[in-house]
Amino acid sequence: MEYKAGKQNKKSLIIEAAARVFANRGYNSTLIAEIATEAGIGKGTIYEYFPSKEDLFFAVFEWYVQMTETQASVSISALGGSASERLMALNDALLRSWLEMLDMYSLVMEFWSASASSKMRQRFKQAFKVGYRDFRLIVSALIRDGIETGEFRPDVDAESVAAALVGTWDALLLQAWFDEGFDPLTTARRFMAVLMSGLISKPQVV
Amino acid sequence: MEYKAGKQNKKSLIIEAAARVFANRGYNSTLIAEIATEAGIGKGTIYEYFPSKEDLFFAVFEWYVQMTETQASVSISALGGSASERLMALNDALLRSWLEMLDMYSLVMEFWSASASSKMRQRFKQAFKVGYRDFRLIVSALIRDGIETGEFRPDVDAESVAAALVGTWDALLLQAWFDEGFDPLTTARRFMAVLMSGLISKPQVV
DNA sequence: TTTTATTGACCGACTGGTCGGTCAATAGGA
DNA sequence: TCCTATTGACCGACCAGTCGGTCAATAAAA
Repeated sequence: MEYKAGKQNKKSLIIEAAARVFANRGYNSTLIAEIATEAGIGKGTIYEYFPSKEDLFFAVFEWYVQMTETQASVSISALGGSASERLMALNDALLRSWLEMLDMYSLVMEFWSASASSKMRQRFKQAFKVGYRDFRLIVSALIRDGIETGEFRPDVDAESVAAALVGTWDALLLQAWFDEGFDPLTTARRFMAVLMSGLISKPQVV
Repeated sequence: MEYKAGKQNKKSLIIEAAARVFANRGYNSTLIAEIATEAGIGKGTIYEYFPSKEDLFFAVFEWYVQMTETQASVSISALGGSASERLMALNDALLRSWLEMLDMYSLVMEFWSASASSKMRQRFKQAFKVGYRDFRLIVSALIRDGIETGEFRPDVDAESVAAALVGTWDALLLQAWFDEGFDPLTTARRFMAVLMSGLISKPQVV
Protein backbone atom coordinates (compact mmCIF):
# COMPACT_ATOMS: atom_id res chain seq x y z
CA MET A 1 0.00 0.00 0.00
CA GLU A 2 2.59 2.49 1.17
CA TYR A 3 4.91 1.22 -1.48
CA LYS A 4 2.44 1.41 -4.30
CA ALA A 5 1.31 4.86 -3.28
CA GLY A 6 4.94 5.94 -3.36
CA LYS A 7 5.40 4.52 -6.85
CA GLN A 8 2.27 6.21 -8.07
CA ASN A 9 3.20 9.54 -6.55
CA LYS A 10 6.59 9.53 -8.12
CA LYS A 11 5.08 8.71 -11.48
CA SER A 12 2.71 11.67 -11.18
CA LEU A 13 5.55 13.81 -9.96
CA ILE A 14 7.50 13.00 -13.10
CA ILE A 15 4.52 13.51 -15.39
CA GLU A 16 3.72 16.90 -13.96
CA ALA A 17 7.32 18.03 -14.08
CA ALA A 18 7.52 16.80 -17.67
CA ALA A 19 4.34 18.67 -18.55
CA ARG A 20 5.84 21.91 -17.34
CA VAL A 21 9.10 21.44 -19.20
CA PHE A 22 7.45 20.20 -22.41
CA ALA A 23 5.10 23.19 -22.28
CA ASN A 24 7.99 25.61 -21.94
CA ARG A 25 10.51 24.12 -24.31
CA GLY A 26 8.56 21.86 -26.64
CA TYR A 27 9.02 18.13 -27.06
CA ASN A 28 12.17 18.16 -29.12
CA SER A 29 14.07 20.82 -27.23
CA THR A 30 13.31 19.19 -23.92
CA LEU A 31 16.12 17.16 -22.43
CA ILE A 32 15.31 14.26 -20.16
CA ALA A 33 17.89 15.74 -17.83
CA GLU A 34 15.83 18.93 -17.56
CA ILE A 35 12.75 16.97 -16.59
CA ALA A 36 14.77 15.16 -13.98
CA THR A 37 16.04 18.44 -12.57
CA GLU A 38 12.53 19.91 -12.58
CA ALA A 39 11.27 16.86 -10.72
CA GLY A 40 14.21 16.98 -8.34
CA ILE A 41 15.36 13.47 -9.14
CA GLY A 42 18.10 11.76 -11.13
CA LYS A 43 17.88 11.17 -14.82
CA GLY A 44 18.11 7.42 -14.51
CA THR A 45 15.09 7.35 -12.24
CA ILE A 46 12.85 8.56 -15.04
CA TYR A 47 13.70 5.41 -16.94
CA GLU A 48 12.58 3.34 -13.97
CA TYR A 49 9.07 4.66 -14.60
CA PHE A 50 8.91 5.27 -18.36
CA PRO A 51 10.60 3.22 -21.07
CA SER A 52 11.34 6.18 -23.32
CA LYS A 53 10.95 9.89 -23.86
CA GLU A 54 8.09 9.21 -26.27
CA ASP A 55 6.24 7.14 -23.73
CA LEU A 56 6.67 9.81 -21.11
CA PHE A 57 5.28 12.36 -23.56
CA PHE A 58 2.28 10.19 -24.27
CA ALA A 59 1.73 9.79 -20.54
CA VAL A 60 1.69 13.59 -20.28
CA PHE A 61 -0.88 13.65 -23.06
CA GLU A 62 -3.10 11.16 -21.25
CA TRP A 63 -2.73 13.13 -18.05
CA TYR A 64 -3.74 16.32 -19.83
CA VAL A 65 -6.77 14.73 -21.49
CA GLN A 66 -7.83 13.24 -18.19
CA MET A 67 -7.52 16.59 -16.50
CA THR A 68 -9.56 18.52 -19.05
CA GLU A 69 -12.19 15.79 -19.23
CA THR A 70 -12.59 15.92 -15.50
CA GLN A 71 -13.01 19.67 -15.62
CA ALA A 72 -15.50 19.48 -18.44
CA SER A 73 -17.62 16.82 -16.79
CA VAL A 74 -17.63 18.74 -13.53
CA SER A 75 -18.80 21.84 -15.40
CA ILE A 76 -21.48 19.94 -17.23
CA SER A 77 -22.89 18.16 -14.23
CA ALA A 78 -23.31 21.56 -12.58
CA LEU A 79 -25.41 22.90 -15.44
CA GLY A 80 -29.08 23.69 -15.02
CA GLY A 81 -31.78 25.71 -16.68
CA SER A 82 -32.85 25.89 -20.30
CA ALA A 83 -30.78 24.37 -23.06
CA SER A 84 -29.51 27.76 -24.15
CA GLU A 85 -28.62 28.69 -20.59
CA ARG A 86 -26.76 25.44 -20.24
CA LEU A 87 -24.93 25.95 -23.54
CA MET A 88 -23.87 29.41 -22.53
CA ALA A 89 -22.79 28.18 -19.11
CA LEU A 90 -20.76 25.43 -20.74
CA ASN A 91 -19.14 27.99 -22.99
CA ASP A 92 -18.15 30.10 -19.99
CA ALA A 93 -16.99 27.23 -17.85
CA LEU A 94 -14.82 25.65 -20.53
CA LEU A 95 -13.19 28.84 -21.71
CA ARG A 96 -12.59 29.98 -18.17
CA SER A 97 -10.95 26.78 -17.06
CA TRP A 98 -8.78 26.67 -20.19
CA LEU A 99 -7.82 30.31 -19.86
CA GLU A 100 -6.64 29.59 -16.36
CA MET A 101 -3.99 27.33 -17.76
CA LEU A 102 -3.29 29.09 -21.02
CA ASP A 103 0.41 28.61 -20.30
CA MET A 104 -0.22 24.91 -20.75
CA TYR A 105 -1.89 25.50 -24.12
CA SER A 106 1.38 25.10 -25.93
CA LEU A 107 1.18 21.48 -24.86
CA VAL A 108 -1.90 21.07 -27.02
CA MET A 109 0.04 22.32 -30.02
CA GLU A 110 2.81 19.88 -29.24
CA PHE A 111 0.21 17.12 -29.12
CA TRP A 112 -1.24 18.17 -32.45
CA SER A 113 2.17 18.20 -33.99
CA ALA A 114 2.93 14.79 -32.52
CA SER A 115 -0.20 13.47 -34.19
CA ALA A 116 0.87 14.95 -37.51
CA SER A 117 4.28 13.40 -37.79
CA SER A 118 6.66 11.66 -35.42
CA LYS A 119 6.75 7.97 -34.77
CA MET A 120 3.92 8.29 -32.26
CA ARG A 121 1.55 9.65 -34.88
CA GLN A 122 -0.94 6.78 -34.79
CA ARG A 123 -1.28 6.72 -31.02
CA PHE A 124 -2.00 10.43 -30.87
CA LYS A 125 -4.22 10.57 -33.92
CA GLN A 126 -6.41 7.82 -32.57
CA ALA A 127 -6.67 9.42 -29.15
CA PHE A 128 -7.60 12.77 -30.66
CA LYS A 129 -10.20 11.19 -32.89
CA VAL A 130 -11.90 9.54 -29.96
CA GLY A 131 -11.50 12.60 -27.76
CA TYR A 132 -13.09 14.97 -30.24
CA ARG A 133 -15.89 12.54 -30.99
CA ASP A 134 -16.72 12.14 -27.32
CA PHE A 135 -16.69 15.86 -26.83
CA ARG A 136 -18.95 16.41 -29.85
CA LEU A 137 -21.35 13.83 -28.47
CA ILE A 138 -21.63 15.62 -25.15
CA VAL A 139 -22.41 18.93 -26.83
CA SER A 140 -24.75 17.50 -29.44
CA ALA A 141 -26.70 15.69 -26.72
CA LEU A 142 -27.23 19.03 -25.06
CA ILE A 143 -28.45 20.56 -28.30
CA ARG A 144 -30.68 17.62 -29.15
CA ASP A 145 -32.16 18.06 -25.73
CA GLY A 146 -33.08 21.60 -26.61
CA ILE A 147 -34.67 20.45 -29.84
CA GLU A 148 -36.76 17.84 -28.10
CA THR A 149 -38.13 20.30 -25.59
CA GLY A 150 -39.05 22.61 -28.43
CA GLU A 151 -36.65 25.28 -27.27
CA PHE A 152 -34.48 24.88 -30.39
CA ARG A 153 -35.67 24.66 -33.98
CA PRO A 154 -36.29 21.09 -35.12
CA ASP A 155 -34.44 21.53 -38.41
CA VAL A 156 -31.15 22.23 -36.64
CA ASP A 157 -28.46 19.61 -37.22
CA ALA A 158 -27.22 19.04 -33.70
CA GLU A 159 -24.09 17.14 -34.73
CA SER A 160 -22.88 19.85 -37.08
CA VAL A 161 -23.46 22.63 -34.60
CA ALA A 162 -21.72 20.60 -31.91
CA ALA A 163 -18.69 19.96 -34.12
CA ALA A 164 -18.45 23.61 -35.00
CA LEU A 165 -18.80 24.70 -31.38
CA VAL A 166 -16.16 22.33 -30.13
CA GLY A 167 -13.90 23.60 -32.86
CA THR A 168 -14.66 27.22 -32.15
CA TRP A 169 -13.69 26.90 -28.52
CA ASP A 170 -10.41 25.31 -29.50
CA ALA A 171 -9.69 27.86 -32.15
CA LEU A 172 -10.52 30.89 -30.03
CA LEU A 173 -8.02 29.72 -27.47
CA LEU A 174 -5.54 29.33 -30.29
CA GLN A 175 -6.08 32.89 -31.44
CA ALA A 176 -5.73 34.07 -27.86
CA TRP A 177 -2.46 32.20 -27.62
CA PHE A 178 -1.08 34.15 -30.55
CA ASP A 179 -2.55 37.51 -29.69
CA GLU A 180 -2.42 38.89 -26.15
CA GLY A 181 -4.98 41.53 -27.11
CA PHE A 182 -7.57 38.95 -28.13
CA ASP A 183 -10.28 38.23 -25.58
CA PRO A 184 -11.67 34.77 -26.30
CA LEU A 185 -14.27 34.81 -23.54
CA THR A 186 -16.03 37.98 -24.67
CA THR A 187 -15.67 36.95 -28.28
CA ALA A 188 -17.19 33.57 -27.56
CA ARG A 189 -20.08 35.08 -25.60
CA ARG A 190 -21.01 37.50 -28.37
CA PHE A 191 -20.72 34.79 -30.94
CA MET A 192 -22.84 32.45 -28.86
CA ALA A 193 -25.52 35.11 -28.63
CA VAL A 194 -25.80 35.18 -32.42
CA LEU A 195 -25.65 31.43 -32.76
CA MET A 196 -28.28 31.00 -30.08
CA SER A 197 -30.69 33.27 -31.86
CA GLY A 198 -30.25 31.02 -34.87
CA LEU A 199 -30.93 27.95 -32.77
CA ILE A 200 -33.98 29.15 -30.93
CA SER A 201 -37.46 28.51 -32.24
CA LYS A 202 -39.27 31.66 -33.22
CA PRO A 203 -42.96 32.23 -33.56
CA GLN A 204 -43.40 31.39 -37.22
CA VAL A 205 -43.64 34.46 -39.45
CA VAL A 206 -45.09 33.27 -42.77
CA MET B 1 17.39 38.30 -65.51
CA GLU B 2 17.99 34.76 -66.61
CA TYR B 3 20.31 34.38 -63.72
CA LYS B 4 17.91 35.79 -61.18
CA ALA B 5 15.08 33.74 -62.57
CA GLY B 6 17.26 30.68 -62.21
CA LYS B 7 18.12 31.59 -58.64
CA GLN B 8 14.51 32.23 -57.86
CA ASN B 9 13.35 29.01 -59.44
CA LYS B 10 15.83 26.95 -57.53
CA LYS B 11 14.76 28.63 -54.33
CA SER B 12 11.12 27.76 -55.02
CA LEU B 13 12.14 24.28 -56.02
CA ILE B 14 13.80 23.80 -52.66
CA ILE B 15 10.91 25.33 -50.73
CA GLU B 16 8.35 23.10 -52.38
CA ALA B 17 10.43 19.99 -51.94
CA ALA B 18 10.96 20.95 -48.32
CA ALA B 19 7.21 21.48 -47.86
CA ARG B 20 6.50 17.96 -49.05
CA VAL B 21 9.11 16.38 -46.82
CA PHE B 22 8.23 18.47 -43.76
CA ALA B 23 4.57 17.59 -44.28
CA ASN B 24 5.33 13.88 -44.40
CA ARG B 25 7.93 13.57 -41.70
CA GLY B 26 7.56 16.64 -39.51
CA TYR B 27 10.19 19.27 -38.86
CA ASN B 28 12.39 17.35 -36.49
CA SER B 29 12.41 14.03 -38.27
CA THR B 30 13.20 15.66 -41.58
CA LEU B 31 16.82 15.44 -42.66
CA ILE B 32 18.30 18.15 -44.84
CA ALA B 33 19.62 15.32 -46.97
CA GLU B 34 16.08 14.12 -47.63
CA ILE B 35 15.01 17.54 -48.83
CA ALA B 36 18.00 17.64 -51.13
CA THR B 37 17.11 14.25 -52.56
CA GLU B 38 13.47 15.26 -52.98
CA ALA B 39 14.60 18.39 -54.82
CA GLY B 40 17.08 16.39 -56.87
CA ILE B 41 20.08 18.45 -55.77
CA GLY B 42 23.02 18.11 -53.44
CA LYS B 43 22.77 18.83 -49.77
CA GLY B 44 25.33 21.61 -49.89
CA THR B 45 23.29 23.52 -52.46
CA ILE B 46 20.50 24.06 -49.97
CA TYR B 47 22.91 26.06 -47.84
CA GLU B 48 23.61 28.31 -50.81
CA TYR B 49 20.00 29.43 -50.62
CA PHE B 50 19.10 29.15 -46.95
CA PRO B 51 21.36 29.80 -44.00
CA SER B 52 19.87 27.09 -41.80
CA LYS B 53 17.20 24.45 -41.48
CA GLU B 54 15.16 26.83 -39.35
CA ASP B 55 15.27 29.52 -41.98
CA LEU B 56 14.22 27.08 -44.65
CA PHE B 57 11.31 25.99 -42.48
CA PHE B 58 10.24 29.58 -41.98
CA ALA B 59 10.45 30.12 -45.74
CA VAL B 60 8.12 27.17 -46.18
CA PHE B 61 5.77 28.78 -43.69
CA GLU B 62 5.78 32.07 -45.61
CA TRP B 63 5.21 30.19 -48.84
CA TYR B 64 2.25 28.37 -47.32
CA VAL B 65 0.68 31.54 -45.94
CA GLN B 66 1.16 33.27 -49.26
CA MET B 67 -0.48 30.40 -51.08
CA THR B 68 -3.55 30.22 -48.85
CA GLU B 69 -3.94 34.00 -48.84
CA THR B 70 -3.88 34.03 -52.60
CA GLN B 71 -6.52 31.33 -52.70
CA ALA B 72 -8.70 33.15 -50.20
CA SER B 73 -8.49 36.48 -51.98
CA VAL B 74 -9.24 34.86 -55.32
CA SER B 75 -12.30 33.21 -53.78
CA ILE B 76 -13.46 36.43 -52.21
CA SER B 77 -13.02 38.59 -55.28
CA ALA B 78 -15.22 36.13 -57.14
CA LEU B 79 -18.03 36.46 -54.63
CA GLY B 80 -21.28 38.14 -55.52
CA GLY B 81 -24.82 38.30 -54.26
CA SER B 82 -26.16 38.98 -50.81
CA ALA B 83 -23.94 38.98 -47.74
CA SER B 84 -25.22 35.59 -46.66
CA GLU B 85 -24.69 34.16 -50.11
CA ARG B 86 -21.16 35.51 -50.11
CA LEU B 87 -20.48 34.12 -46.64
CA MET B 88 -21.71 30.72 -47.66
CA ALA B 89 -19.69 30.85 -50.87
CA LEU B 90 -16.59 31.79 -48.89
CA ASN B 91 -17.23 28.87 -46.58
CA ASP B 92 -17.41 26.49 -49.52
CA ALA B 93 -14.45 27.92 -51.38
CA LEU B 94 -12.13 27.89 -48.40
CA LEU B 95 -13.01 24.43 -47.18
CA ARG B 96 -12.82 23.02 -50.66
CA SER B 97 -9.41 24.45 -51.42
CA TRP B 98 -8.05 23.31 -48.07
CA LEU B 99 -9.56 19.87 -48.44
CA GLU B 100 -7.78 19.55 -51.76
CA MET B 101 -4.50 19.74 -49.95
CA LEU B 102 -5.43 18.05 -46.72
CA ASP B 103 -2.18 16.12 -46.99
CA MET B 104 -0.43 19.44 -46.44
CA TYR B 105 -2.48 20.13 -43.32
CA SER B 106 0.10 18.48 -41.13
CA LEU B 107 2.30 21.41 -42.06
CA VAL B 108 -0.07 23.71 -40.22
CA MET B 109 0.32 21.63 -37.11
CA GLU B 110 4.07 21.80 -37.47
CA PHE B 111 3.77 25.57 -37.73
CA TRP B 112 1.62 25.75 -34.63
CA SER B 113 4.08 23.67 -32.73
CA ALA B 114 6.95 25.83 -33.95
CA SER B 115 5.13 28.87 -32.63
CA ALA B 116 4.66 27.20 -29.28
CA SER B 117 8.22 26.29 -28.55
CA SER B 118 11.44 26.08 -30.51
CA LYS B 119 13.90 28.87 -30.99
CA MET B 120 11.81 30.31 -33.81
CA ARG B 121 8.81 30.80 -31.55
CA GLN B 122 8.68 34.58 -31.78
CA ARG B 123 8.87 34.74 -35.55
CA PHE B 124 6.04 32.27 -35.95
CA LYS B 125 3.88 33.64 -33.20
CA GLN B 126 4.05 37.13 -34.67
CA ALA B 127 3.26 35.89 -38.16
CA PHE B 128 0.29 33.89 -36.91
CA LYS B 129 -1.01 36.83 -34.95
CA VAL B 130 -0.94 39.06 -38.01
CA GLY B 131 -2.29 36.33 -40.27
CA TYR B 132 -5.27 35.57 -38.08
CA ARG B 133 -6.02 39.25 -37.59
CA ASP B 134 -5.98 39.91 -41.32
CA PHE B 135 -8.21 36.97 -41.94
CA ARG B 136 -10.65 38.08 -39.26
CA LEU B 137 -10.74 41.54 -40.81
CA ILE B 138 -11.67 40.16 -44.21
CA VAL B 139 -14.53 38.15 -42.77
CA SER B 140 -15.75 40.84 -40.41
CA ALA B 141 -15.81 43.35 -43.27
CA LEU B 142 -18.10 41.00 -45.12
CA ILE B 143 -20.39 40.71 -42.11
CA ARG B 144 -20.37 44.45 -41.43
CA ASP B 145 -21.38 44.89 -45.01
CA GLY B 146 -24.40 42.73 -44.41
CA ILE B 147 -25.29 44.75 -41.33
CA GLU B 148 -25.07 48.05 -43.19
CA THR B 149 -27.35 46.88 -45.96
CA GLY B 150 -29.86 45.76 -43.36
CA GLU B 151 -29.53 42.13 -44.31
CA PHE B 152 -28.00 41.23 -40.95
CA ARG B 153 -29.21 42.29 -37.54
CA PRO B 154 -27.60 45.50 -36.32
CA ASP B 155 -26.84 44.16 -32.85
CA VAL B 156 -24.54 41.46 -34.23
CA ASP B 157 -20.89 41.83 -33.23
CA ALA B 158 -19.14 41.35 -36.55
CA GLU B 159 -15.66 40.91 -35.06
CA SER B 160 -16.72 38.16 -32.70
CA VAL B 161 -18.58 36.25 -35.35
CA ALA B 162 -15.65 36.62 -37.73
CA ALA B 163 -13.19 35.33 -35.14
CA ALA B 164 -15.40 32.37 -34.40
CA LEU B 165 -15.91 31.59 -38.07
CA VAL B 166 -12.23 31.72 -38.88
CA GLY B 167 -11.64 29.44 -35.95
CA THR B 168 -14.39 27.06 -36.91
CA TRP B 169 -12.98 26.55 -40.38
CA ASP B 170 -9.58 25.80 -38.92
CA ALA B 171 -10.95 23.47 -36.33
CA LEU B 172 -13.23 21.54 -38.67
CA LEU B 173 -10.24 20.79 -40.86
CA LEU B 174 -8.44 19.66 -37.75
CA GLN B 175 -11.22 17.28 -36.82
CA ALA B 176 -11.24 15.98 -40.39
CA TRP B 177 -7.52 15.40 -40.14
CA PHE B 178 -8.03 13.14 -37.15
CA ASP B 179 -11.17 11.39 -38.34
CA GLU B 180 -11.51 10.08 -41.89
CA GLY B 181 -15.22 9.67 -41.35
CA PHE B 182 -15.75 13.31 -40.53
CA ASP B 183 -17.08 15.46 -43.38
CA PRO B 184 -16.09 19.07 -42.69
CA LEU B 185 -17.79 20.55 -45.73
CA THR B 186 -21.25 19.22 -44.96
CA THR B 187 -20.78 19.94 -41.30
CA ALA B 188 -19.76 23.51 -42.05
CA ARG B 189 -22.70 24.05 -44.40
CA ARG B 190 -25.25 22.86 -41.87
CA PHE B 191 -23.65 24.91 -39.17
CA MET B 192 -23.57 27.98 -41.39
CA ALA B 193 -27.27 27.58 -42.04
CA VAL B 194 -27.98 27.84 -38.33
CA LEU B 195 -25.58 30.69 -37.81
CA MET B 196 -26.99 32.55 -40.77
CA SER B 197 -30.48 32.38 -39.40
CA GLY B 198 -29.09 33.99 -36.26
CA LEU B 199 -27.46 36.71 -38.29
CA ILE B 200 -30.34 37.60 -40.54
CA SER B 201 -32.76 40.33 -39.63
CA LYS B 202 -36.25 39.07 -39.04
CA PRO B 203 -39.49 40.92 -39.18
CA GLN B 204 -39.71 41.99 -35.56
CA VAL B 205 -42.10 39.86 -33.53
CA VAL B 206 -42.83 41.83 -30.37
C1' DT C 1 17.30 -5.27 20.97
C1' DT C 2 21.26 -5.38 18.07
C1' DT C 3 23.58 -6.96 14.17
C1' DT C 4 23.75 -8.71 9.57
C1' DA C 5 21.70 -9.76 5.00
C1' DT C 6 18.89 -8.52 1.27
C1' DT C 7 16.51 -5.71 -1.66
C1' DG C 8 15.51 -2.47 -5.31
C1' DA C 9 14.96 2.47 -5.94
C1' DC C 10 17.98 5.82 -7.30
C1' DC C 11 21.73 7.87 -9.59
C1' DG C 12 24.75 10.09 -13.23
C1' DA C 13 29.03 9.12 -15.96
C1' DC C 14 29.41 7.14 -20.13
C1' DT C 15 28.50 5.52 -25.01
C1' DG C 16 27.16 5.23 -29.64
C1' DG C 17 24.43 6.88 -33.13
C1' DT C 18 22.60 10.89 -35.40
C1' DC C 19 22.45 14.93 -38.21
C1' DG C 20 23.09 20.11 -39.11
C1' DG C 21 26.42 22.55 -41.09
C1' DT C 22 31.27 23.14 -43.51
C1' DC C 23 34.54 23.22 -47.11
C1' DA C 24 37.85 21.28 -50.37
C1' DA C 25 37.23 19.27 -54.67
C1' DT C 26 34.92 19.22 -59.02
C1' DA C 27 32.01 20.48 -62.91
C1' DG C 28 30.41 23.70 -66.06
C1' DG C 29 29.97 27.94 -68.29
C1' DA C 30 31.95 32.23 -70.20
C1' DT D 1 41.84 29.89 -68.46
C1' DC D 2 39.00 31.94 -64.75
C1' DC D 3 34.99 32.21 -62.14
C1' DT D 4 30.79 30.55 -60.22
C1' DA D 5 27.74 26.91 -58.77
C1' DT D 6 27.37 22.48 -57.03
C1' DT D 7 28.49 18.62 -54.41
C1' DG D 8 28.88 15.08 -50.69
C1' DA D 9 32.51 13.33 -47.53
C1' DC D 10 33.55 14.78 -43.27
C1' DC D 11 33.27 16.79 -38.59
C1' DG D 12 31.87 17.19 -33.93
C1' DA D 13 28.17 18.85 -30.90
C1' DC D 14 24.48 16.84 -29.00
C1' DC D 15 21.57 13.71 -26.27
C1' DA D 16 18.55 9.44 -25.44
C1' DG D 17 19.18 5.60 -23.23
C1' DT D 18 22.36 2.23 -20.43
C1' DC D 19 24.34 0.07 -16.57
C1' DG D 20 27.31 -0.78 -12.66
C1' DG D 21 27.42 0.97 -8.20
C1' DT D 22 25.36 3.11 -3.91
C1' DC D 23 22.60 3.22 0.10
C1' DA D 24 18.39 3.63 2.87
C1' DA D 25 14.91 0.75 4.29
C1' DT D 26 13.32 -3.59 5.63
C1' DA D 27 13.75 -8.36 6.99
C1' DA D 28 16.02 -12.02 9.27
C1' DA D 29 19.02 -13.78 12.50
C1' DA D 30 21.35 -13.66 16.79
